[in-house]
Amino acid sequence: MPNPFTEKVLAIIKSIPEGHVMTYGRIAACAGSPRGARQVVRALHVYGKKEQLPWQRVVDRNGKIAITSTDGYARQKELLESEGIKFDTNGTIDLGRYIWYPEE
DNA sequence: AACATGACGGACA
DNA sequence: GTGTCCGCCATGT
Repeated sequence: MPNPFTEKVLAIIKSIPEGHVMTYGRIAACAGSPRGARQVVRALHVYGKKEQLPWQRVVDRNGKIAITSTDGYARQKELLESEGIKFDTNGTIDLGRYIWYPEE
């Protein structure tokens, strides 16, 4: 692990229960860097594939899938739906219902 | 060393 | 609620 921040980010993501999600910003804040959302993004780019991370449970602050590539988007949506998460007609998740707070 | 980039987020019109 | 602009910050060129 290049730094403690990344290590914590990965640990937090791994702790997200099935059927729940977290936003980039909240993960960054919980990892000790309130403005480090982009580093969370980078962590997923680097470790998402190799590590066994539930990267699909990480969405942006609007409850929308953040990935830009069409194939990646479809893959993430499919994984989340298989966990019981519903998307509205706009492809958005109801954060108030699925957001997870690592305090529990 | 300087500049561009990104699976973001917040402020503002 | 939507669109635009700007700040963040590690990485890549």
